[in-house]
Amino acid sequence: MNTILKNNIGIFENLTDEENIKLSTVFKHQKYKKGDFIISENDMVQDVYFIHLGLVKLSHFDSNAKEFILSFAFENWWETDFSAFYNKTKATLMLQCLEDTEVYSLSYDSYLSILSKYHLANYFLEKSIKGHIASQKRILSLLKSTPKEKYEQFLKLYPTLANRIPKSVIAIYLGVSRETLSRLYKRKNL
Amino acid sequence: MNTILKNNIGIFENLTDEENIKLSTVFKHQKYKKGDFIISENDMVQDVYFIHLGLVKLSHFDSNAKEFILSFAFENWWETDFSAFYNKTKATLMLQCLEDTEVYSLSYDSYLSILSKYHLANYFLEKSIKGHIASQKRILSLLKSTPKEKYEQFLKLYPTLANRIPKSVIAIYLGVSRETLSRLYKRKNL
DNA sequence: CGCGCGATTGAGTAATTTCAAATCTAGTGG
DNA sequence: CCACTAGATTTGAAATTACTCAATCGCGCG
Repeated sequence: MNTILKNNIGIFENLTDEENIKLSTVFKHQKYKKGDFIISENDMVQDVYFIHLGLVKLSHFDSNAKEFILSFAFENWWETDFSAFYNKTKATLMLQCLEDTEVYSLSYDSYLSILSKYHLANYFLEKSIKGHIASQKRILSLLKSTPKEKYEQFLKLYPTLANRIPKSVIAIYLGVSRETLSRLYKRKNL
Repeated sequence: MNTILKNNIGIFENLTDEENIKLSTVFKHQKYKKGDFIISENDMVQDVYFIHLGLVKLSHFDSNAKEFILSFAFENWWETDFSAFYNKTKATLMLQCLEDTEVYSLSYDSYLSILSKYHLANYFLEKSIKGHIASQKRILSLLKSTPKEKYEQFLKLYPTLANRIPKSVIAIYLGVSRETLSRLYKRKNL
């Protein structure tokens, strides 16, 4: 596990053995099957998840059980219902596995504690800013682009995901009906 | 100026006089008139801006000069074209004043330097996470809501902005034509 | 009073959605 | 190896919704 952290979180590179042991007790390794929910609606969200292996979607369901996907997260991403996690409120988002998935989870208190102990604020700040920039790109795409353009931008941004995610699920992410997405293939060559 | 920083950035509370003086030289106070561009397209974005007074919009223009608004920023917000700022690329977003506006600007190097010297990573991390959560809410709103709901959510989120921003500009932010926004009033009572 | 900007209204159009049904595909068991 | 099934994708047709374009209205300000 520490290898993983060292590889992905540079700041963990130079740790004493003792520190290493402490860290391993803080991260909880968990395995989920395809389809499993890591976070369900109305859960108390205790943890933030580092996706080690697999693929998950973060989505919201409206009162008619219609789904909206906020993001996909896969290897080496951090994901959770951040609003619920930080504000200690009930989850309004669900985190569900699109593939068998392994995560390292970190409780809120542990997050705060390693944040200060290992000076990770800069690491998380960088992640957060990149996330912010990505969110802005997505907002712009939602505002600006036609369904066809949205799909092309998705392929460009996540070339490896196209094969791992059913088209109907991609359609939900794009905010387009699966029929419309399907018809794009015919009209022009995608 | 330091009063402003102390009030808005808690971490600046206990500074020596010497530190205070250093800080004042780092922040550059600038005034803009309504309509002025703080950032224009293709600018090199050297600075991040702390909005002290006023109101700005961050927007993108497509090849047909059609505008899309990513966010509004007003008192006590930090704003810039973050992608251009961090990656040292040319601006694809424009930052324009909707009112006479006063800002304190901070260069990239100064940002890095005060970040480490005053341990502001936690401060900016918190800001960034809040921004991330806000972006997710906006994405969900764009995906999920009808124009009417989008407008209602906007009013709820920014009750004070409704009077400060022309409806046609709000319409752009919502991703709806101004005619559609206008027709909402007739149909049902808002 | 008249100018100019923002807001509204109307009519026609374009695009996507919805609903229903047909087709395709991968995996399973006989 | 084939038939079957469940899930995913595609197709068609009708309905909805917001858009565009054009014209009008309303109001504050010089």
